[in-house]
This record gives sequence, C-alpha cells and structure tokens, in this order.
Amino acid sequence: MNLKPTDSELEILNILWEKGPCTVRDVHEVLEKNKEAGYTTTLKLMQIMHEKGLLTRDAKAKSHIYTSNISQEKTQGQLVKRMIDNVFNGSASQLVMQALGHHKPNAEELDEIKKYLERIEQAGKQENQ
Amino acid sequence: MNLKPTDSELEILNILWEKGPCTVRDVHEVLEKNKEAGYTTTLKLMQIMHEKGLLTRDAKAKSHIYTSNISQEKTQGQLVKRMIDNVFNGSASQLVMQALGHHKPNAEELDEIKKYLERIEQAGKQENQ
DNA sequence: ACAAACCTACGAATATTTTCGTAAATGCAA
DNA sequence: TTGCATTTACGAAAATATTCGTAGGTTTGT
Repeated sequence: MNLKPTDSELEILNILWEKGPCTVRDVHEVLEKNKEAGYTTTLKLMQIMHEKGLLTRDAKAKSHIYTSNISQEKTQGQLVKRMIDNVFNGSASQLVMQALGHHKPNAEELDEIKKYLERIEQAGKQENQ
Repeated sequence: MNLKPTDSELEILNILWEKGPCTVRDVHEVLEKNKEAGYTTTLKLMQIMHEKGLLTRDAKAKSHIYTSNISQEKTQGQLVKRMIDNVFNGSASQLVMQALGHHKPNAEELDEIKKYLERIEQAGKQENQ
C-alpha cells in the first residue's frame, strides 16, 4: 500500500496506535484536548480514512469501532523514506545528523543508537571479508 | 518564519539550493527530467512561492532570477522537528533508528555519526558534573 | 520592421483536504 | 410510547494546492 496520510489523518492514526480500537467519540475526545474541532469533522475524517483503507471498522456495536489498518512502523518507515528522498537528497545520515542536532537524546537513547550503529558496522565488516 | 513547503515547492527549493539562483526556465528544465510539467505551471508555482516569501527574485534581467529565501539547513530542521512531533511522538532517537534501519550508511557516514554521538555524550557528561 | 521565440501576469479549472450543517436512524430513560 | 441524546450518512462550503490556457509585453534574428 502506498501511503501518504495527511497531517489530520496522522493525528487520528497516532491516537489509534496508542489506544487501540476506538469509537469516533473516543478519538474525538483526545483530539479536543489539543485543538478546536467539531464532532462531525472527526467522524467524516474517519469515514474517509475507512474508505481509503487506512482504518477498518466494526459496525456490530451501537457505535462503530475503528482500528488502524496500517502498522505504525511501516508508516513511519515510509514517511522517513519519503523525507530522505525529498528533503535530504537520499542521504539518510544527513537526516540522522539533523535529528540528533535538534533534539539531544538522553543517555539511554544514546546507548541504544550506539548499539545499533555497532551492529551495522559489524555487518559491514563481515561483508568486506 | 513558520514554514511548511509543499512537495512541489520542495522540489523547486531543492533545485535552487543545489544550483543557486535560477530562472524559471532553468528550474523547469530540471523538473522536466523527472516528470511531465507545463512551463507555466512551474512559473506559477515560483510566483506563488515568491508571494509567500519563500523565494526572492531579481527582475532586472530580461528573465527574472529567483533565489531561495530560506536556508536548506533551517528548512530541513523544521521538517525534521515536525516529523519527530507528528510521527514519532517527540522521540528523535526513534526517528534516527528508523532512518538507519532503512538506509545503511557507509563507513564514512558511520564515522561521522559516531563522532557526532560522542560529542553529544561528552556534552551530556559535562552537564552532570 | 517583421515574425518567431520567449517571458510574465493572471484568471480559472481541477483536485485535495478540512470543516460543518442537516437529516435520518438508533438507543435510552421517564 | 414519547421525547431526548447519540450516532451515522451525506452533501456541500471553505481552504489549499496544482495545473494550464491565454493575453500581452520583450527580445532576437533576418
């Protein structure tokens, strides 16, 4: 699936990824904390997302229950890939540097990243033997 | 300046960042390599970008010469920040991992990233003394 | 000077996203 | 059952992005 969720759609996906299956009301209440929005606006958005295949829904209950139909990881991956291509001319490491420069990771995150790098490095050496 | 260039605008900005000041024709010829597009479409886009303040232009020459009015670094930074907030729930390191996972950096890039990380780490230790 | 080529400005059509009002259906409580 | 609250479906307005045609001006070559 070739995905390009809009900003509004992403807001909804984030809620569903975090909270799991939700009614429109559930989602709407979370959205309302951060911004003005009419209930039917949220409803319509989720209906459209359903049409697009971004969400599945269970209509058995009195209120329909929506679930994200795309994985958070895959979506993140595709958006990152798009950004590398469109904004960083294909250079993933440039993106990495920008991300690190802007938002310093804490010690724990640093460790995680370093381990990840070492694994990549080891794999690279293997290939060159 | 609060920036949110669209995909089309980003294509044009990328060209201007790489080639420096350009006429509409210059930009259009590069765009044409990768996609179908009418000349007046490119013209209109660049005019709108000029209105928005994304581009400056010199109308002295027979053909106007456009220049990006926003820095590549700053724009990249803002887009990365937006992605961290909207897609990775504020976690820069998650974005980093995704980026590294998708596009393995070569040895040189790896070195660069590791040095960067070490600098961050040292700075962090200083703070805790 | 004349025509061909090129450039800008501008309006408008098209597409997409976001928002909301209204009507119909459903569930619930008195 | 009757009325109120909630939900869905749907159409359409509003906002934004993209595309292109046409008119009018400038430059260039002959």
